[in-house]
Amino acid sequence: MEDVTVEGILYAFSNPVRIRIYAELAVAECAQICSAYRDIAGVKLPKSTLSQHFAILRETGLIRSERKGTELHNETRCEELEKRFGPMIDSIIDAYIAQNARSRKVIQKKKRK
Amino acid sequence: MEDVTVEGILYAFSNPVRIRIYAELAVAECAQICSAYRDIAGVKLPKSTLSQHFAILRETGLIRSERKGTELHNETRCEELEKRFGPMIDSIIDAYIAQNARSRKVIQKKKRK
DNA sequence: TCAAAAGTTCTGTTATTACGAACTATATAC
DNA sequence: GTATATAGTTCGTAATAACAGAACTTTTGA
Repeated sequence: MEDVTVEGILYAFSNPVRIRIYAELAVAECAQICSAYRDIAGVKLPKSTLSQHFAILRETGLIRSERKGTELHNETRCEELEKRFGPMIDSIIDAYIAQNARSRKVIQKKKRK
Repeated sequence: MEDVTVEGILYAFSNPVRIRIYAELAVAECAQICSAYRDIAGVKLPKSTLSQHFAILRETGLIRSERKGTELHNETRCEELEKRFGPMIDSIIDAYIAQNARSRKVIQKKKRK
């Protein structure tokens, strides 16, 4: 938690899949990759891709993962994060949820001009 | 401002140079690229690189740029942004400033094993 | 011990980033 | 007008990182 940085967190959240995963974890408190493909906001993603997204969230310090049998259970580190970064993460997720309430659109890759 | 997204903003801020520029703009309300090289938190950057960072901040919707003679004057779009995203951006910049108050270290490229 | 399910690592391809060089735009001097 | 200087953008390319299929590892349960 010492070398968790603001920039690192923002980078992790800058990916549509990762912020969605975190937002789901923030509500569900537990989720796993499951099976070969999993649906994240209307997009089926291969487990290798999801594995890497979870790894980035983990390395960034946003989530904690624990092995339960063959599965991996994930949860946010929200208490520590709030202690360290104040209301930042909550306000990000709030804005993200509000945004998706306005426009019900599917995750898509970023495209710049 | 319609197609400004949470992910887009977080992506823009995930770069150490860009979040620093925005944080400076949030205080100074005006800054320009200036001369060939400019010092951003202890790193000299070529103007081409800075130009692109400013362009990303602009395209993301975080800043507004106006030509004043040969110079470009930049300022944050904080009022509109706060209306749209609530306390998100302020809490990010607050956390960023607090982080840099704790550890006085120079901007460095992200390295992930 | 074999098979199945859950994840991770490896690998080639594709897309992004960084920065020097070349280019554009504005202002001031001659 | 032409020249020159300053501010900033675009282009080209080499280094970096992301994506996803294939192969591998780990745990469980028959």
